[in-house]
Amino acid sequence: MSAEEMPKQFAHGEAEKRISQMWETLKVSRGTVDKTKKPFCVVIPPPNVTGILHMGHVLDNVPQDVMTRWHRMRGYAAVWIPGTDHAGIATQSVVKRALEKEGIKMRDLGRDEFLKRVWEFKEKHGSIIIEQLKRLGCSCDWERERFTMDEGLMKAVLTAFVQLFDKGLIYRGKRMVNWCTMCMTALSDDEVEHGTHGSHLWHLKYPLLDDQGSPTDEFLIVATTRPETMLGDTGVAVHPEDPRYQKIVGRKVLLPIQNRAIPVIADDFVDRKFGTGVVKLTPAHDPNDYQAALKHNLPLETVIGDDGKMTTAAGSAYAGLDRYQARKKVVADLEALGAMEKIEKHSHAVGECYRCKSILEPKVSDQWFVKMRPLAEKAKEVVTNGTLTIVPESEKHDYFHWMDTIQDWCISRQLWWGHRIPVYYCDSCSHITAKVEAPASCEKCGNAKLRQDEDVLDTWFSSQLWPFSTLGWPEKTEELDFWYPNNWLMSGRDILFFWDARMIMAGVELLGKVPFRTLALHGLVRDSQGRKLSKSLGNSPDPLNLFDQYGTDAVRVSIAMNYPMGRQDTKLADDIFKNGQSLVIKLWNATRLLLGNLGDDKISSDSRKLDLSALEDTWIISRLGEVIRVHDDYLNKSDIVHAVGAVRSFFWDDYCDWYLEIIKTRMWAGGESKRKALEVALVCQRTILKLLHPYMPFVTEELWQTLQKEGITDTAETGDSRSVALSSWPDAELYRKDEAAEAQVGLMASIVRGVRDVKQTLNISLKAALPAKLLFLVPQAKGNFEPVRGVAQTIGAISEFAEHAQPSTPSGHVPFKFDGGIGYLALPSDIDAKDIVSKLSARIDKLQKTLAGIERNLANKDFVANAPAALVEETKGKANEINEAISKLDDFRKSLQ
RNA sequence: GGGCGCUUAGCUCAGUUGGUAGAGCGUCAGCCUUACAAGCUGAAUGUCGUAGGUUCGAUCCCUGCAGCGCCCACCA
Repeated sequence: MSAEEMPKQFAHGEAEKRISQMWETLKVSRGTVDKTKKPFCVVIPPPNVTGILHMGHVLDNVPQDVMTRWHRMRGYAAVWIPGTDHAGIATQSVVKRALEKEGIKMRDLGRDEFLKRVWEFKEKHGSIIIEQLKRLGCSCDWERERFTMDEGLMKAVLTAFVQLFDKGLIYRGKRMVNWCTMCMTALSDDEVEHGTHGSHLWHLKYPLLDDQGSPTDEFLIVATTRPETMLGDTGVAVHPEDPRYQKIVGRKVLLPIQNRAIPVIADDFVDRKFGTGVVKLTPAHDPNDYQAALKHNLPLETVIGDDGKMTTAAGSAYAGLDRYQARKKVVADLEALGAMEKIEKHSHAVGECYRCKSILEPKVSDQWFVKMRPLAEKAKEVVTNGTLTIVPESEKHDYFHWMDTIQDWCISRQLWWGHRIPVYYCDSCSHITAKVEAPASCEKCGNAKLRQDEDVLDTWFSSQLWPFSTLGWPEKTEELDFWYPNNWLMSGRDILFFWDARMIMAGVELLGKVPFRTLALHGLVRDSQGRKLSKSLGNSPDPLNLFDQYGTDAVRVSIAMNYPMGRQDTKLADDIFKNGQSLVIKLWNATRLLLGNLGDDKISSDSRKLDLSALEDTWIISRLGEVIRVHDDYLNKSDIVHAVGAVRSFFWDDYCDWYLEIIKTRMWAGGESKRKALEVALVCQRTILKLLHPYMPFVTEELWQTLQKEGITDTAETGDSRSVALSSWPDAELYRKDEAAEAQVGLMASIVRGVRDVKQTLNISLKAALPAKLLFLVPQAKGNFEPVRGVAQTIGAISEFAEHAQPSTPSGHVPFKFDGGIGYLALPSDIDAKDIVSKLSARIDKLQKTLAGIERNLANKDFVANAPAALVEETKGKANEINEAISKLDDFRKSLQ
């Protein structure tokens, strides 16, 4: 092939589509149970079924695809299971809003009709995110796509509920829960976000009543952040040992506006130092007050309704008002009554809904709970004993803390979209049954009229089953047997508690085994100013636009190279994608160079039997083996940044900058030397494509196909060569490490850099071939030089090398330093070198600074006495070399003046 | 309020048995060298947040402090 035949650029737009289709035809990402292979299974964090691709998905899924492709190539029976989440609250409110735009109210439609509409919506939008994940190049097994509300998963969810119920781990209870007045449902504690709000502390005056129940001149002053709740006060509390108030415990105060007598009680939950030391008690609307009311038998007065509007119990003047309007009115009314002592500025944390961000209302209601303590103990144990590894390890701390302070999990939601709780009430005998299949009649009294619980389960209740429900649980499938536990799970640290921790609890409890061996957590991406990416800020780039602009490979590899692993978050600098883009281009062009020089040759190599008589071949093969080892070590630790970085720097620095440059003369010369060079180069090229394939699947596939068409093969390969995705992962053992070659090429590079530096400094063309002399200060350097003499001449454009054993600088030569000696480059006769004196001086100054540090160390008797002998020797050698370089440069400078 | 993490070049960040600091981007200079100017070849730039301690030697280990951030938390 000639260079002209290969396109100058990778046309990513067209190629990505074509390659995706090819993968589909070849069933590249199909995972099959194969007991002759080791299993590898990853499940996708299921995106919301109504979602569209955003950077968070890219961040989650790039490493998973890397891991899956890597294992697949390494010969594992790998599967990555995709799917979507019904996302109860989010989806229900999206559909609800869409209907409202049409003037339809959800409650008017009724449950069944509404659910029909949601399913329609799901059918219409559910495939969008899946198609987008395909564009990202995710090699999921699309034939195994699941949905948290499909038939099988529905059964898994109900089975899990019934099993936990039967074990006594699920119970129903009247509790104070977090209520979202917008979403109109209860939420779990984890679904509460705490936001600090600037507000006020209102000090209210409650007149003390005398024995006859008549107001006295005395007041109790209570401080509150929620004055509107005073309408529902049923008591006032002080600390039992507070000398200010001990006398009045047991008396009553008059609740203003409502004109109700309420008791003063004593309880040590009161903080004497906060406010006035008197707390108003609104048991229906505050968790503390609720507890106090239970203890002291105070009644509950519900003044705020489920919709956030005041109830009739709040009084006719307030009923129907929004809670914040009511707050203003209560404050105004209290001021009018003279019952407002003062108003202070005060900021405090307020619970907000993690979905709609509205301020939550505590509400007492009957809800279903999972008893978490026993589950948490087991979940801690599997991490403690190493059955499950958390990466980075620092996250373990948060995990244990969450497990230690865990409260029971409220799993019932007052929604329609979701898994309806499989609990049936018998109205005639009050018996409660939990069954996967709806029972025909009450198992206790035989009554056929059973009533199913109205609520649905928290979305996360179904998500927690994902690692095994997607494999067929509760059925005993061969998939479950083979691929459970999953190997690896990648998720954002923001869902550690929502999802990851609960999967661990569910897996351990229901299957007796951890859901995955390794849990890898990543930080979040932020914009260049450090702000969270969000639609409302408009700072969240649309990945699809990025794919169009840079190519999907460029985006993927840029993300991989900048991955926020083990960090809290990462700033998405505006230009990181150019980084990946240039890697794609470079990779393309390196292949183009080789193919352009191929001519009509059909190069077939065998990695087991390469002719490595040329030093540069030995060297690049040594480096190749090393980079495979290094890459795999990093990826085994889930360190994607260093893994891909190692390959990048091998490819760019070693392979392109040195190796390909060195073999150009051989390629141009033709003959046997050319063929051998191409054999080695193409082995490297194919291996690089493989190494980069998990990160840049499309361009590597395109180049792989191009090489295949040219008949370029490697008989050492064991995989399916129809696709790089199916090819065998390179075996580092085939590429022998050669320390000598690495030292020799290292010396060569050091000499060439020295020569180039001199030429640049003196404005001599880099191509100008000049003679040079070398003074070796270290014996090994002399030995290492001979094998690379020829290459150094070519690459450094040196007409000839001579050894220089004299201590003085030969006239008409410029000295330069290399590792292990001093070189002298002959100057062209026409050079006017006077203007480089200042540059030389700067260089000398710098060397002198370094030398000073080293010599200070050597002058220190303690250093010489205590430091390892080898280090001392090394330091002395270094000092000697630098000293020598300085004196030569200084001689030369003097000769110019 | 409790816990945890971060602070290294202009920017984003690497840097583990402690040995005198690196990458990418950006900047500057020179190159259209028959793969790539989205490239090549060089160069400049750091009291490694601050004050102490341990050590022959500290970006690294220990302590205090400051700034930033995250998680958890019912102080009305």
